[in-house]
Amino acid sequence: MDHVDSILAEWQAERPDLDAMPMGVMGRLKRLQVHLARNLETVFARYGLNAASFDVLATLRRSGAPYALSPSALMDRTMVTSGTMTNRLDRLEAAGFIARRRNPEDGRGFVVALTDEGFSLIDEAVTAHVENQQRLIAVLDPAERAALDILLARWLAAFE
Amino acid sequence: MDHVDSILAEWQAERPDLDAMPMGVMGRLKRLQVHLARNLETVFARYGLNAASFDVLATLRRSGAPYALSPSALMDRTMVTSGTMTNRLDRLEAAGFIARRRNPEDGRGFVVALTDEGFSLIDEAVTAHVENQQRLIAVLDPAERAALDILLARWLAAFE
DNA sequence: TCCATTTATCTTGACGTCAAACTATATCGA
DNA sequence: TCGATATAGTTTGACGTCAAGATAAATGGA
Repeated sequence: MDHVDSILAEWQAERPDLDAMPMGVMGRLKRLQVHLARNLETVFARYGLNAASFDVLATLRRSGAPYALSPSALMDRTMVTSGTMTNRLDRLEAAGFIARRRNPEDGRGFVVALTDEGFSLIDEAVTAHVENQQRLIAVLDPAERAALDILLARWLAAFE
Repeated sequence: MDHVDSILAEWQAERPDLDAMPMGVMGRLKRLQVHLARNLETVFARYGLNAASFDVLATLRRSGAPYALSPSALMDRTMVTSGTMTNRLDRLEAAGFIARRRNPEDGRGFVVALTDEGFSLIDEAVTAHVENQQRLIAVLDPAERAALDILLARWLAAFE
């Protein structure tokens, strides 16, 4: 009887006409995501980052040399709007982790690149981040992790 | 090869020392949650609500008659801080969906109750919400839903 | 060539959230 | 009884996010 079970029991008592199954799955998904996000943030904070800034730096890092993408490409890869990306880039640029240059091939656009400092930072941070993720997922055994990954992938495929 | 697989392939190329498994599971969980949240918001919006206000009204509704809880009790049940709850209650009160009364048994506290209008609204909204959830989870068959629910519950138990 | 349309990005305004500080009231122990 | 401490909520300030609108440059067709 966890917290979500309590919620379902309350609905069952008050609104027995509702099918509680989807509420259970989505409620657990949501709460789990909140817990995970809060735990991940503690590692980001050790590097002066948060989930938003880590997301951008990691996207640039894994894109490979020369560690540079347009704001549009970053938006596509991170599920945020243009205004959100502008704000993220403003802060990362002020912190010295990225540089914006005009795109010589398209006067409307920019190229966002990791600075040397940004590269070093994200390379360290991602190592600590993955260790943290391993710690957080350790409560599931390998078979459970694999089964969960497959189910999430199947559901996610409906959206992407 | 979905979006998360592409991310893992990039990391494998750039940082083969990192174990990508936790990144895959958590990446899928995060992206799925974003997609689900955005889809759920569209139904909330039909009732003049968002996830935050729906959350509060639904918590009061399922608590049963007299559909009233203290701000502290609402905070415990919704995973938000006191400042966030104050803000949510301010807006819901201004909209006429809840009423704040002083708690006669504790001069520090309040009792937050659904108004008649708030009750009618959330009772309608939750019906539409569950239908929407059923639509969103329909891509998984019953066995998959059950398996996913068990895995999420196991993982969630590590935090709660 | 030129204008209409599209695309890339930034700006603006409204919210939601949190952490930390603050106010008021309750409780506990000497 | 009283002062120290705990608890209930609110306020404040800083961010992050989005939708919608604005700006500037590219593109496509007459």
